[in-house]
Amino acid sequence: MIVSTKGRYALRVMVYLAQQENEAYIPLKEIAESESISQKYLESIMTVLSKAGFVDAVHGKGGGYRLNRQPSLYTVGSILKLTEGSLAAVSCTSQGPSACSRSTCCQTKPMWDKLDNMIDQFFEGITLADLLSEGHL
Amino acid sequence: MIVSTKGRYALRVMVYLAQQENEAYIPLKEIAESESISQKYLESIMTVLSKAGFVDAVHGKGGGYRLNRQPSLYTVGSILKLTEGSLAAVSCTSQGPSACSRSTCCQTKPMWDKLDNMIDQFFEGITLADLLSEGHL
DNA sequence: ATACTGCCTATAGAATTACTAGGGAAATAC
DNA sequence: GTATTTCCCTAGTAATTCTATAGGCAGTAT
Repeated sequence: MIVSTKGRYALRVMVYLAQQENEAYIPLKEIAESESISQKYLESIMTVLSKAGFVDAVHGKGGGYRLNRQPSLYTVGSILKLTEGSLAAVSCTSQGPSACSRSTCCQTKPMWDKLDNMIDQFFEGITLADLLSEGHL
Repeated sequence: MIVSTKGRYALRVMVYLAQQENEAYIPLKEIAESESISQKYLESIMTVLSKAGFVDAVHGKGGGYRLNRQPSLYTVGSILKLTEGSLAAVSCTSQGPSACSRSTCCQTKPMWDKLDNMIDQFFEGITLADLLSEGHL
């Protein structure tokens, strides 16, 4: 599993917000119920999206969340990287102190690198606007 | 992480076996030491490869494992699917009783399906022979 | 003041991962 | 036949990650 519920929920929420016609703020409770996601769990996800500046958040009555850009300006990759932390398909491609000691001689490493690139390009090539339109694939 | 150590180890072992020039059987101990893999852990992996008919196994002195086909006849996909069980990037694409109840209306589902297909084609398009040659990418 | 909303920290059950332990069974060498 | 070498099988387990849950604090509108 390369994308956990956290990233998948985040994506669904962003699509939900992108579908709102006016610029009203949508309370978390409404999103959670519409998307059948645990309210408390969703809180932690929305906080991440908010702190990263992906959505605007307003406290108090009449408050909630809304997008602050056009749907076409959010790539799926940016949302998933934010909520998942990383989209690496295998740990082999990580660098730094935790890097695999065999990376320089491993005959499978180039394949993992290529896979990572392919997945990254896939997600960066899709925006929320693409997900909204019916036949985007 | 879409591929765990189990699948990655299996792949490295198969590459190691593919590099053997004669048709001798290679004992598990040698493979484990050469590839720096825990002997006991590797046992469980080799048993899977053996039971699936990917390698021939012989008991006793002079025994061990060896491939029973040409490297070009093993796709990376077949090895990973065997040892990992599945290469699904997300749980959304699974069918049957555990299927997601929103799959028919979910706006992100087509994307996950496309991703699964892309990953499958990627792995099915690479064989052990490709991994052996230097500039295979 | 009250009701409503997001924000923050901490905790916890379930599942998965990555091994580890200990024997048993087959093949070979002597 | 006995010892040695090797693969095969069943359990268990520590660590990590996933998927939430609990409870209070802080900001906003009426």
